[in-house]
Amino acid sequence: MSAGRITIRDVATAAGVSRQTVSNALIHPERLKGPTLERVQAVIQELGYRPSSAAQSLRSQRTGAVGFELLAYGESNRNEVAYPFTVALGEMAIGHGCHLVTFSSAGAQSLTEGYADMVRAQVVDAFVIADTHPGDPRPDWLHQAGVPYAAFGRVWGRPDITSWADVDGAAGLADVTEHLLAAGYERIGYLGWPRGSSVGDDRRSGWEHTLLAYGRAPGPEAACEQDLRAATTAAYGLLDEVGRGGAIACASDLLAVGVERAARDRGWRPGTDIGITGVDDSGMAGMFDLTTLAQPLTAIADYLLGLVHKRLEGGPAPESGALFRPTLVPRASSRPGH
Amino acid sequence: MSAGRITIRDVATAAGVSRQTVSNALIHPERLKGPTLERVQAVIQELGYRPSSAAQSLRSQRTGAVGFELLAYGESNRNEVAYPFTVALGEMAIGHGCHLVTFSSAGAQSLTEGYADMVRAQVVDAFVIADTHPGDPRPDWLHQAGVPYAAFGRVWGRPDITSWADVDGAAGLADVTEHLLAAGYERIGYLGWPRGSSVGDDRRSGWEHTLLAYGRAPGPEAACEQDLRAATTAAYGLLDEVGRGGAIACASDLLAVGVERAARDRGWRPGTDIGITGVDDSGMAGMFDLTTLAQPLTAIADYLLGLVHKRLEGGPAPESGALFRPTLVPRASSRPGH
DNA sequence: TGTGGCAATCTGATCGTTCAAATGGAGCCC
DNA sequence: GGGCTCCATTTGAACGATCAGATTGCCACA
Repeated sequence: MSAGRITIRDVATAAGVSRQTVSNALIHPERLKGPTLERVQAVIQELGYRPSSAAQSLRSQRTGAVGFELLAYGESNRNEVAYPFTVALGEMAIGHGCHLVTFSSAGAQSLTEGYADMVRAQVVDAFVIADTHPGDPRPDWLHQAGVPYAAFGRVWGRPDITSWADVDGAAGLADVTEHLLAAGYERIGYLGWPRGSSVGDDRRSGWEHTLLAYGRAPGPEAACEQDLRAATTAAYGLLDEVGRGGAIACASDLLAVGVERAARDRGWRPGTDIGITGVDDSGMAGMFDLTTLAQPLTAIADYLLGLVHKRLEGGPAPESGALFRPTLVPRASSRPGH
Repeated sequence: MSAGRITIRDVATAAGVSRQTVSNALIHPERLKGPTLERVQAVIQELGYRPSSAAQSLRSQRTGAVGFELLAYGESNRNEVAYPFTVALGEMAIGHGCHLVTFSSAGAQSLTEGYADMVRAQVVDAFVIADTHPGDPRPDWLHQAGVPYAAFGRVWGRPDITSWADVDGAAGLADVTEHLLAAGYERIGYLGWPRGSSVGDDRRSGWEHTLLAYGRAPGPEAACEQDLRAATTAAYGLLDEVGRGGAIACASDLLAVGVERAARDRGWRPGTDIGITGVDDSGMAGMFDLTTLAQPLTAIADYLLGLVHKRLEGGPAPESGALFRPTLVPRASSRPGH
């Protein structure tokens, strides 16, 4: 009837009941008698009524929104995971009845200023944070401020903080290594990052332990920065060591592209003459037809939103962080037949 | 004083003034007498008061949020632009005093259902949409529903809709072509997509017109899908035609990587023996050291948010869509000296 | 001393929803 | 039939902010 948006009053008037009855029809349908419920629901449907989330937020002191900081990396390998993860969060948010508010801290004075602002202005109830790293001030701050949050990536140096989920890189590289063994590649080398990076060391251990478990001496390995030129250079040496018929498992898709380049320079066909695998299932892996590991981003997003949801309900923190196993994406670069 | 959050009442009590005076201190400071203003501001500062955006939204019937749909591409070349654009929107949103609510329509019944939902639930005031394409139902729906919005990408087939900004691909490729001419490359070929794609045709025209303007016959050209293998194959033929000392401008970074591969197979060094350029400044371009065009994403995000802001204030639609010129990012692949 | 005018500040009402408590009516038993 | 319980539904109040209009205090001027 009224010119503006349809409110609960409009529905109540149209259905000949009170505001509260309409509210109950949506939240506590069991409180209404059959005929009344049906009538109210019909009017809601007909008018296309949706409760105003602004009014609900004011009343309940909950916004139903989760904040997520988008980091401006520039580095492609990070974008490749960050974007699909953001999409996954958006998709899973629907199932958790919340929205995703993305923001950027670029230009802020401190790394936590953006977070503090959104909490004080009551824009979000909780946060999901990504790319935690040793010395990251955000977990500490959020913890101290009593703001519920969950992290994609282990929270380093704080074993008491368990609201995180991460990819089980070791398990992933174990799968990759077994896959390469099963495919019949002779020697299986590894191209990783310099020691000391926790993510890198984790992945490397999956390769090493699997070879040992199969009674193989851990084959040749090399390390270089996340850079195409460096990877290509490092790959030349590794190719010599594993030889034709061998394989090289890499810590990332980018490194795998470097190996692919070096192999082609040498006239070796990926898959046939040399097995190559990467990690992340980034766009590059698809383009270059590289076997890789797909991160379980949807499952992680779902888990993290579930965590913050539970914390908002006053539930306890989980006993420990959660690891999710990536899934192998076999492509031509590890198919000896072809 | 109170246990929960700090409200305007707490500030008012602490400063010995009324709620309204506190409100005015923030919105209409000129209405307060000097000493009062200072006192109130000091208390606001001290208590860390921020108005509850939930309450403001309810009162003003404005949420101060802009919705942005994250499309789940899978295709890497799209992610490469989509993520930085999302980040740019988040960064610019601060300056426009609004938040960014990102969502996904995956799993929705219709493409506009997610939009309708957020409008009816009063979660956002307006939208920014990306990846408009001929036949896109979203502009029509938003237009009809009277929801303010602005599009990144031309709104095809609706010259009456002018709330859009796009990258001037023709101007960009004109810059690229001039750059290659100035660098002294002999023949300048073009590797693009099959005719009929509006974005592709636009880029191609920049190359063609520039060559004509410089009195050159438009050199050899080829077309292929956005696929590395196809690009590499197409590149072999083009390399023959432009010859050593020539250059190939590509419609995308991916195609440029294909050309780079073909050139290396042939033993030609990118930059020195053959000029190669791409478009988008994706992560790949950086990795492969390819000259490319950086999209003015920050400027576009700022412009689009400005547009929806104006529309919300009741301002008129712009006279026409806006084109933003990309900027050339010169790298080793177009540097004949090195 | 009284009054008009102006500037600075305060009070009442409202946005749309939901919780808690009140109301009304039907049914039952003594 | 009075009083009781029980259930479905309604009313009043509150969440926190802001607009419109009322009020106060101060000064000038008659």
